[in-house]
This record gives sequence, C-alpha cells and structure tokens, in this order.
Amino acid sequence: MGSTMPGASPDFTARLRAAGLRPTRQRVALARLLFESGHRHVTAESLHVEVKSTQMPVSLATVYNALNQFRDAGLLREVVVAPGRSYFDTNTGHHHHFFVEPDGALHDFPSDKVTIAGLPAPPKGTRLSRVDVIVRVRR
Amino acid sequence: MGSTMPGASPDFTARLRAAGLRPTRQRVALARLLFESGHRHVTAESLHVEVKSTQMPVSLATVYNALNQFRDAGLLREVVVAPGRSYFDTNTGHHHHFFVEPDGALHDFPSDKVTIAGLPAPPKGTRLSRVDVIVRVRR
DNA sequence: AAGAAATTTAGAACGATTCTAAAGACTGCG
DNA sequence: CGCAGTCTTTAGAATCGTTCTAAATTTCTT
Repeated sequence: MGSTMPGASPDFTARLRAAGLRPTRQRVALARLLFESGHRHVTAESLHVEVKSTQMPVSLATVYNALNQFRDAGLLREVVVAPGRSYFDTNTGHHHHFFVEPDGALHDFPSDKVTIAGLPAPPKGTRLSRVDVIVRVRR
Repeated sequence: MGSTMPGASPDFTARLRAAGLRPTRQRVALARLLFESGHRHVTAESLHVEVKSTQMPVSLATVYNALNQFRDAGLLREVVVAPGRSYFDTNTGHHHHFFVEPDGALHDFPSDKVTIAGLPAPPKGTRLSRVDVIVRVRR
C-alpha cells in the first residue's frame, strides 16, 4: 500500500495525469489546495505560504513551475491586473473580474449576463483570442 | 531671453506647472516626447532609450519617477496587460485596448461605440473606479 | 529492483522597478 | 540679481517577483 492510496486524495492523480503531468507529491499537494474547494485566486507567494503550512514542504521554484504548467495545461488561468504580480485563477470558464484597488483583492463574476457590443474588428492579420474585462473599484 | 522661451517648447512648462510639477529640464524633455505628437504607448525602458537619443541625457530612475508622477497627476494612464511590464498611455480619455499577444503591441480603440451591459454592482463598500477592456488577439 | 527520464531543490541569476545618499537645479525673497 | 531652502536628479545599491542551473531525488517502465 502507499503507491495507490485509498480514498484520501480523490482523483487529483488522475486529473494531473489527464493533463499530461506526472502526479508528483508536490503537484498533488498543490492541486489539492487549488482544486478541492471552490474557485480561488492565488499568487505564487500566497500558495507557497499555504503549502508550507501542510506536512509537505514545497519549494517556491516548484510552486512557480507548477502554476505555469497548470496554466499551460488549461487547469488555471493567469490574470494580469496589477504591475509586478501575477494572479492565477482556478476558474477557467468564461468570466470577468472585480479588482479592489487598495488591497489587491480579486473577485470573479460570470460573463453570462454581460454583453459587450460595438467592439472593433481585430487588427489585420490577427484573430481574437480573449476579451478581458476588469472592473476596478475603490473603497 | 532664455527663462521664458519664445515658441520652441510651447506650453510644456505651463502644463507641468498646472499639474503641480516643477518644470525641470528632464521632465520637460520627457513631456515633449510624450505629448508633442499624437497618442503614444511607452515603457520606462523604451522612453529612456528615446530620450537618450536627444541632447539631454536623463537617467532611467528619473524616467521611472517622471512616469509615476505624470500618472499620479493624471497626465498618463498606466496599462497592465502582461506580467512584469508596465505600459503608459498618453491617452487618458475613455478608451480600451487591443493587445497583440506574441509581440506585446498595444493599440487603443475608442470606447464611444462600445457598450457594456449587464455588469454586476460593485462589491459592498466599493465604488466603481474604471472598467478596463483588453481585447487579446493573436497572429 | 534497476535504469532512464522527469521533477524538485537551493541558490544563483535575472529583469523591472524602487530606494539611497549626495550633488545639482528651480523658486521665492530680499 | 544672488542666495537660501526645497525639490529633483543621479549612479549605484537594493528589492521584488520570477526564472534558471546543476545536482539530488522521485517517478515510471521493464
């Protein structure tokens, strides 16, 4: 026993494998933190602090590696809202963001009810990739 | 003559003073580059390269200081589109951006014809500050 | 269990930005 | 005009977030 555990860590192993990533201990630990509860926003730093408080210590470099790999695999979405810091969002579906300016807090909101009309055509030779809407608010 | 020049550098001095900034040589030189022709997007690095090619050498630290001060004074708007690099936009009016993903090029488009409907209300205790729309496109 | 290949790690390296302390430039006052 | 006082500039060090390196470890295949 040990290699294929019972029910403790559900299908993170499978989830990672499906994404083409080896389910290493640290990737599983990070995936659990990221995906076991509802949607989350993290930075490399914040996730590192969080994972350190578990049994399994993971280096900061590994957190960066994992976040980038998860993003490349489509498990996470990177959100750029403030200079010098990257947020990663476990919600990869269509949605937009509130950004609370003083403290840097980020909140999702669904794009279902949002309609954007009148956008100009993409510049010649380019295809639309994604439309990001960031609603900046202050206290 | 000399203190109050004729027509060479129009009203950059006045413009800076009106913004509450002393019209120093380097700030005037930077303001001229930024504001004398149409709207522009610059990074600290690109503006530094540009100003170095004029008679007046300006240190990189001063370029950073000036960009931040101009932004705080409302003369520039900071645009965050890619991790690790800040763009400054001389267009401070209402408008949005195209961001061409591979090369990092940024283009304005007016918000006149753009309609955004169905945005949720700002979180409790916050006021709307600005809505940024970034249309990401690929080649 | 053994070997090959991928991953983790600590620490160095990096690029962008800010800070520091000292030197220099603008302004108001006489 | 000339000087004091305050603000600004500067070079270089420092900092921050992120990536890279090379060596040690783990995972996977057989």
